[in-house]
Amino acid sequence: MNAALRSPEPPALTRSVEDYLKSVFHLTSQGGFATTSDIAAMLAIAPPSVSGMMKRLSETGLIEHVPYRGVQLTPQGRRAALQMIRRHRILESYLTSRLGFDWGDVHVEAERLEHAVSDKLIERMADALGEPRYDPHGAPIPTAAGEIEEAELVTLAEIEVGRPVTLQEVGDEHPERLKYLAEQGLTPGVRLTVIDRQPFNGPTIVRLADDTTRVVGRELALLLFCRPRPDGA
Amino acid sequence: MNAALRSPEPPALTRSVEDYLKSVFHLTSQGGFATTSDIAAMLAIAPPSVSGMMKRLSETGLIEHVPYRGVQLTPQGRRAALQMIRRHRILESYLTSRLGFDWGDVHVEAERLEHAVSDKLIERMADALGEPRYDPHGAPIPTAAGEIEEAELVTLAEIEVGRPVTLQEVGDEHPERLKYLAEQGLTPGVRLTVIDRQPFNGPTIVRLADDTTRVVGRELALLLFCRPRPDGA
DNA sequence: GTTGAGAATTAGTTTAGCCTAACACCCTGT
DNA sequence: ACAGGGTGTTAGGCTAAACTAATTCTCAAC
Repeated sequence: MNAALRSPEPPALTRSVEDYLKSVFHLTSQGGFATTSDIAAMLAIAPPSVSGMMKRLSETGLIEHVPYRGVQLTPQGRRAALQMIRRHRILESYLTSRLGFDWGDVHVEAERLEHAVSDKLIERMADALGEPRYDPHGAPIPTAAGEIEEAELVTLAEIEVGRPVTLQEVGDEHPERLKYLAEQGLTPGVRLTVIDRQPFNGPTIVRLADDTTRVVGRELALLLFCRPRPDGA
Repeated sequence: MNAALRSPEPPALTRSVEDYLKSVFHLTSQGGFATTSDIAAMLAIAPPSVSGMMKRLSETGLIEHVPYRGVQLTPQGRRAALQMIRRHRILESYLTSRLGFDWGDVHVEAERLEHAVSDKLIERMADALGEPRYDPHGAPIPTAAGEIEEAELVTLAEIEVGRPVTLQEVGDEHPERLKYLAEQGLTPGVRLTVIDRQPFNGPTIVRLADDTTRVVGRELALLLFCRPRPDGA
């Protein structure tokens, strides 16, 4: 592996740099800047540590840092972040479908493995799974070339009453909450119809395909990303 | 709270501690002490770094350090080392048989993954493979309980003169050394015979199947893990 | 019984990545 | 237009794990 001199080989990012880049990616997915304190909260470290790292990363060209404003990924940083996200989501898919892991537990395992696997291993796993496009939580998997589908999803909390939707993605990584949602039958791919919502940020009531109903509190409803379906479906 | 005070929880070994323990295990598999400079050579670090780590590890009870003599694993250290070796060999087996990895290069991949996988994942893999007892190189896999069959691989530096062996594993991931060894024809699977060894930690001289010879310095010989073959082979 | 080569250790430095405490900046409310 | 609160950054310190240079130990040869 030492043709490193001709092709500008990525100088092997450290584990924590990889984590910072992933955080910035997630925090800027809606556009705008990622703030120091949001990154700190997401990584569970102190804000000054983030400031220091931001300085280093902007010197190495992975992020653009506007002091007192926040940061964004450069194209190079975005490429690295997407690679980590591909690794993470392929790992989650593989662990779930080939090694019987529960969808609530895979996140933690993938979080450690994503820093240790080679690209070769990830591609072998992706191949064994038939190049999956979505992970077990319904999140899109970036391609090896670094392209990711732009989801236009709406949280269940925002769907109008009466609208049929497909639950596309569950935006959470806490095992307990995921376990609960799975018990309720609220997993990616499920079709449901919003039949009521109570006022003052109250729960949303949905009907599943089997005509049973579920009451979903706002906190959870905000994590259920849906694609609306035409009425007649 | 603070049940941690009564039951001495394994305080999560660092990656490099895990590597040190593995080295000591391999270097003492024939009995006796592992020396500072052999550990340093095997891990490709400077001897003073080893001295420092030996001090720390003996304070935490993982090794027994006799200054100026060498080190041995305590029962606790041996347990940790065997756990790493189980991880390593299960990973090698799984990558080879389930993901089409080549016999010769699973080692490098496993070397990184062994520090990141959970016990749960290893047991799932072992289960999927039907609890294998030997890895793809023929080395015995310790049980989850930490028992290992006494038929360990031996480094080329320890093989007696005259003994024919099969080179099973190259215990290194430094590209320069691997490249050199490959140029010399010293890759996993090769059969060779030890025809001489020079004194004072001098080089080992081996004959290959094509009757050419190679002179292997001690530093490299410590990385070449061999299985002895009966004389008549 | 001394001595010197080679191995091991101590001493001091470096880098990455985190921390807390103190200070600087920005912006909104009055 | 400026005062304060909250967010961001700077300053300084700590630990793990590596390094080099200097020192100490061991043991075998004379």
